[in-house]
Order: sequence, then structure tokens, then C-alpha cells
Amino acid sequence: MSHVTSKKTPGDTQAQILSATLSLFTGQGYFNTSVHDIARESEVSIGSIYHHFKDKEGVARALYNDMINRMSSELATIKKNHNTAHDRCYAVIELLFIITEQEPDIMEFMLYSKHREFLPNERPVCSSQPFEIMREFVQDGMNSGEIQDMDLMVASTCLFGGAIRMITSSMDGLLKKPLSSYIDDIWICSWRAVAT
Amino acid sequence: MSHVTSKKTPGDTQAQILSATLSLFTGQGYFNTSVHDIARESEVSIGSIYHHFKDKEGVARALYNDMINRMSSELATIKKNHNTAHDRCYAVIELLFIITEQEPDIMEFMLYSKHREFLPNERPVCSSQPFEIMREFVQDGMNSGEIQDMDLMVASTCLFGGAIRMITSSMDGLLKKPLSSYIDDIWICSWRAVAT
DNA sequence: GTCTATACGACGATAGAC
DNA sequence: GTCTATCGTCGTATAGAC
Repeated sequence: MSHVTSKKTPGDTQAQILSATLSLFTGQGYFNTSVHDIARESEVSIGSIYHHFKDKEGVARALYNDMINRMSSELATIKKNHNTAHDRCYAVIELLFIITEQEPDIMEFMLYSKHREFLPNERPVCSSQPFEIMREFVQDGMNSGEIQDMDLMVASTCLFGGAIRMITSSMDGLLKKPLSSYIDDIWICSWRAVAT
Repeated sequence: MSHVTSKKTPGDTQAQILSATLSLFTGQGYFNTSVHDIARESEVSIGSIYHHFKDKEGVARALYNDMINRMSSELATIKKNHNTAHDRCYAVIELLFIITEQEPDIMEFMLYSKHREFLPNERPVCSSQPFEIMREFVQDGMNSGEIQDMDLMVASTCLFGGAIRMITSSMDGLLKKPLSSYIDDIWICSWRAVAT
């Protein structure tokens, strides 16, 4: 929709490039992916890529920002729809598991890439906005008495650490059953770790 | 000691190379480190590096194997010196924290590198021997009744996930106090998550 | 075993036509 | 905006002297 003026690919050449790039970066890594690879996979010429992005790092940065914004908006929705730390944090884990299963590339790029190696000016993922929102949920839970009073980082890592490790285990192929089938067991343990 | 025959660097050119390489790989990543960098940093010529190792990947592989073996032997010691799952798992976290503080490069290379990107034939760290031993400790704890009966991966990730996330947070510079000062708080939460 | 010099290929990025 | 062709650089790995 929106403003479709030309006949083919309304202007989403960018989206094509980004989609192919995400798949390549997660499949073989940033440094094992050449701009030629991106051109071939996205069925676009090298010239087009350099027209839409400053350089290879620019493509990665666009991908990174998309991901951060997407997560931030999803977390804002969770914040709006749930009121207790218990419900919000469960919803966060549920969201992470769903993304892992339905769009594994996104989760892999988010949790499993060494961004510092190819985006030297970005802050580490864990100090990005989404992770800050997650810690905010935990802080609210401590203020309201749902979660034991303790260091915020300790509470956050203990509450989300199990689920996050489970996600990386899933991406490493270590799980026998689908990731989502573990969610209730994980949650019982994680919540028990910090609840009052 | 051992067999010191020549006057300078008894034969540990290899160790020199590996040490410099570890520092470079953790500092700027595998792909941002050239063999020239390694030569300069280890004060050895390129020719020497290729004499001692097949190629750049071979240096990384040697580093990786050293690390796995070192960890396996440390974990074997823990197994010998402690008898309960409680004591063994606490000792594991204590060990990980100590290594993180005293030899951060080793921990960073172990937990924070995307080995699959430069060692495509190695299994992911989490399915390596050290992590298997850690899971074995947890399984023993379930058999003896110290730990609740549940899926082994769930119990393992919940028990160690918080501590491991705390380590990566520490490496990302997110902690205000030294990592080891958090150990007791972490342990209380982590153990409560899975204990009977 | 250690060194220097070099070959060779790949990749990022640009130029310039359409 | 998209394309092809090309340039320059850098990095891995080897050759061969000492």
C-alpha cells in the first residue's frame, strides 16, 4: 500500500537487501559474508546496495536498529497490557520464545552476534533500550513487593538468565523438544528464584 | 624446567604466540586480527607462526582446545573435592567468577566468542565437555534428591544461567561492583530456583 | 626454527553508463 | 535508482635464505 508509484518492488529494495543480509549474517556471520553475497542473495546489484547504504557496516547498523526498535515497541505493548511484574516478565519470556521459534534469524542476530566486532560504536545489546525496559519491570516488582529486595542486576539476570540460556541452547540445537514447550517449567524456576 | 636446551625462550614460542593471540582475539575479535598483528604482538615472525600452526584457524583451534582442557580439569578437581550437587555447583560458579576476574581474556574467549564463525567444525561451547560435566553435577543432584526432578536442560540453565549472564554483564561493563561481590546473592537465587 | 620478501586472491568500495 | 566493470588494498599463505 502506501505510495506505490513504480510498477515493481514499490521501493522496498531496502527491505529486500535487509532481509537477505539478516539471513546471511546469522547463517555464516558478518565477516564471512561479502557484499557480493548480499547482492546475489537479495537479487540486487552491488551498486544498489551502496546507493541505499553507506557501506557494509551501514547495512548491519540498519539491521541492528530495526531490531532494537521492534523489541522496544513489543515491550511497550507488554507494559501497557500487563500490570504486575509477574505478568510482564512472563510475557517477556513468552515473547522471546515466540520470536525464537517464528523468526529465529532475528533472535540469533539479537542475542548471538558479537555486535562489538562489526559495530564498534554501538553499545552492547544488554545496555540497549529493550534490556533496560526489562530491568525496569524488575525494579517495579521490587518496589511493589512482588520481588525480593536485592541488587537490580542480580534480580534481572536470575529472572531472565535461565530463559535466555535456554534460547541460546535452542539455537545451538541442544534441545530435544520445541523451545516453547519448556516455558512453564522455566518460568516456575525463574520466578521462584526472585519472588517474595 | 623440563628440557631447556637453547638459551632463549626454551621452546615456548608457541606459548608466546598463543598468549598474544588470545589477547588480540578477545580485544578486537578473530576477523579484525590479522596474522601480521599476531606476529607483531607476539614478537615473532610470520614464518614462525606458520611453522608452529597450520594456519590462522589452527591458532584459534589450539586456543580453544587449551581452554576446554583447562576447564575440564578444573571441573574434575571440583568433582573430587566436593560431594553434594549444592557444593559442586557453587564451586563451579565461584571458579567461573574467579577466572573472569583474574584472567578475563580466557573467560571472554570461552563465553563470548562466536566460535562457529571461525571454527566451523567445532561443536558449540555449550555441548563441550565442561558444560556436560556441569550438567552431570545437576543430574546427580536430581538423583540424590537435592534438586527437584525436572528436565535436565531446564534445571541446568536455571541454575547456571543467572551466574553466566552476570559474567557477560560484567564483561560488558554493566556492573558497578566487582563481580565476585555478587556471588552469594546470585547463588541464593539460583539455588532456590531448583532446590527441593 | 626463525626470518624476509613476495605471490595471489578476495573483498570493499567507486565510476560512470543507462 | 539500478546496473556492470574495475580499482586499490589488505590479508593469508608460501618460498626460500640463513
